[in-house]
Amino acid sequence: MSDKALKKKQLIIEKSRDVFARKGYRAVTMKDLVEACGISRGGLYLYFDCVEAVFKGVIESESKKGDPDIIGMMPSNPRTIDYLKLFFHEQKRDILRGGDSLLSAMYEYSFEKNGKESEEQTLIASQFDKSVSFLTALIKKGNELSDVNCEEPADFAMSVMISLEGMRVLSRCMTLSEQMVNTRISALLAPILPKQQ
Amino acid sequence: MSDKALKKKQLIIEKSRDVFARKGYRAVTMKDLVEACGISRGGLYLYFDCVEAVFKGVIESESKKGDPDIIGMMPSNPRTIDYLKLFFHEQKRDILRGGDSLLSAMYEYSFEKNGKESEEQTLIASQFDKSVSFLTALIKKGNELSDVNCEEPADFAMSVMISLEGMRVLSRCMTLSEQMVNTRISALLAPILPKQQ
Amino acid sequence: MSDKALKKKQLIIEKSRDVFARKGYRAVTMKDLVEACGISRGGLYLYFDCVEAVFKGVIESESKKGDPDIIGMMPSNPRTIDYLKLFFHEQKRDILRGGDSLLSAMYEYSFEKNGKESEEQTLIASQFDKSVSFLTALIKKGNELSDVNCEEPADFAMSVMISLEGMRVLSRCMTLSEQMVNTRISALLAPILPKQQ
Amino acid sequence: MSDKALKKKQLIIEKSRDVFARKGYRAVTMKDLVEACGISRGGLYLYFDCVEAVFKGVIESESKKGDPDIIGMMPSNPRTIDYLKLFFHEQKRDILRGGDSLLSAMYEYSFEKNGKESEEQTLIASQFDKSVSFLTALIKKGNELSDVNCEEPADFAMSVMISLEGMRVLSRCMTLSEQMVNTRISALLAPILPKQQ
DNA sequence: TATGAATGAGTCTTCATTCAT
DNA sequence: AATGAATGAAGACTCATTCAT
Repeated sequence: MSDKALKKKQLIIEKSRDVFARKGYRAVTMKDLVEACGISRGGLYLYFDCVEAVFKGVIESESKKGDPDIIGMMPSNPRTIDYLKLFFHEQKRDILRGGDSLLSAMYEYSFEKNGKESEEQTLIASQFDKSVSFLTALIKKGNELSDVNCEEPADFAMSVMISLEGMRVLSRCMTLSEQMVNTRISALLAPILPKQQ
Repeated sequence: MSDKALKKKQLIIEKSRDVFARKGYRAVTMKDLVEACGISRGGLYLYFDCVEAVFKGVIESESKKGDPDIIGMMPSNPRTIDYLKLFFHEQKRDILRGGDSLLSAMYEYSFEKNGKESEEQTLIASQFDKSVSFLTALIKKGNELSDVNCEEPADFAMSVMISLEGMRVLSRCMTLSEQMVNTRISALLAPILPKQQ
Repeated sequence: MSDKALKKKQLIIEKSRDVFARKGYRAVTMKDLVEACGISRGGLYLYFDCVEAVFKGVIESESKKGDPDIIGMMPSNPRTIDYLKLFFHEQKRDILRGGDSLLSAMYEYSFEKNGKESEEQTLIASQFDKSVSFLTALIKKGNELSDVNCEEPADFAMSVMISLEGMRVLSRCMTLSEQMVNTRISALLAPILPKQQ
Repeated sequence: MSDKALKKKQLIIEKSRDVFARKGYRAVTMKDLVEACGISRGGLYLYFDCVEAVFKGVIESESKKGDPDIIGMMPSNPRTIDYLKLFFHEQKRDILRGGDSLLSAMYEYSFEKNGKESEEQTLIASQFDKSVSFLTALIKKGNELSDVNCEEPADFAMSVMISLEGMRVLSRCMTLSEQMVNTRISALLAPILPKQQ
């Protein structure tokens, strides 16, 4: 695919992203995408076969965009505890992001895929697993450096991510106050932080 | 509405429930419902205006069915801790229920409704709030009876329900082992249970 | 299927027949059929899944209609030679029928099906084989009754039907004069007819 | 048109020929041709306005190619009977050619054109007439040389070509054995060949 | 009440044709 | 000359909803 075509594809993905964020997955039609992108019906088909293909493109693009945020920033700072804060800060931002997020669409898509007994992991599952792994690794490192103190890192990470996922998904169905999210996150972190200061 | 009509409505609701459990909300068509109910297209319209109306009926019926289980049983038993166990047992069952549950459909529906800025609470929100209130009340009672020891019942209940909701929704996108759910629930309850060993 | 539905199906088939006779097979769209039948798009789909299904219906109906003509008339007359004349008369009518015939459509359809290596015989092939068998049987009977004299009935029938098929298909691409067809048919029959009278 | 352009046109025609032989006429799209030719969409339009134009080009090229075979060879040989054999040999080859032939496409095209009452002769008709004329001339010559003996050359040629056309078109809808075609052709020729035993 | 045939609007998808580069 | 991205019209198909019976 030519360079120009790649740019066009990227443009479609960016414009479509907002449509999925606004309408979820199932409710989105080719017409919605075509209108959001300002191209013709046939034009969209030059780059994507169907709504699902566009959605996959959006997700892939999103994950490329999202990944570097934390991992990229890590080497510059020596204390694990700061990575942890960064990680939770990102999680909080994601939870409170509201209508701008792809989460609803991802859940709709995952619900649908989970129904059909396919081998593949759902989007939600793979993202969840990735986060658990990352957090586990972070805590193990923190243990080594005595930044944190956690006896069962994998277990702890899982329990934390479950809570965060609960807030994330609830925030798409009701209003969660920033205050409440702050309180929750503090409570989650407390057990492994060094007592006092 | 005549008695016969009510029965018919109930029949439609029961048959339709399975369709929503299987296909979610958005994917369900009038045809699906008509076929599942074994009645005519016109017949369905006599009782419900659209798919959404049937779904609302299903949800309402479900909540009537679900509510009494625990609350109805409470008066007969003196120890709060047993209610708690019952409550968590139900939650666990719900989390592990898999494809038979309406959860996916309820989320799809709530996502959709949350998008449009309507005044009404989403299904998920109202169910969540109800559970938090119930659990809060239970713990307060437990405090009084010294069955449990919890300084911030509302706060604690919220935090517990968030975790449970996380597991509930994740279980529709990936496989959660019963073992893991047991461990999680025990960990959630531990802080307020009387120390024993 | 109810009686009424069968009638409707028959109506669609009759109206559609003319469309196929006029436009052939490949050029016919659902829209053409819908307009010819005076029903709605959706209405047609209640009875037929696609253009091909309608066409198959037309062909089936046609063959039911066509079959009795000759065979039904046979018992009433003792002399084979008259059946032969009747058979050839029908063939001639079919050849000269012009634009009212389904032949073009059947060829288009058979060309298409013959391309894909399917097990099934093409329409044209099965009709051809049927005619050859029928004519063979007729001539054998005629031999018995000494109405005609033909040493190789199967061979002869095949050769006759090939000629008739040639005329049939050519008549859809050019004008064949009735006179010419008469001459041809007489020439085909001559070898087996009793000399003179 | 420049020499280079002519070559390009010829290339398109050659590549497209196979597409028409494989898919017939109506089923062929510009995309098919573009892909078969390995040129751009726009490129094809520089030389041909539409699919029909390419098809006409293919047919014209084909007839130029086919014509010389027999006629060109004739002067070098004194005995008519050998030309006849050559002619029938070619016919037989054409009948048995199967999927490589343009016949289906030509019939589809002729059916379509015959439908619209245009003045022009259909492809099939003009090819048929040409063959009849040629065979008639051949037989007349044969009569003169006493190579064959045929009282009504035009009539005879017509009847022979009708049979051949019947076999040709049937062979696109069913399998004709080479044996059968041989037998048929011998039977057709027999009446005018010098008795020999 | 109950039926299910019928409608037509809406979506998906393909394709001939154009046009800026 | 040549490219191939882009267009939009046209066809296939589905579905919520209505209505005569």
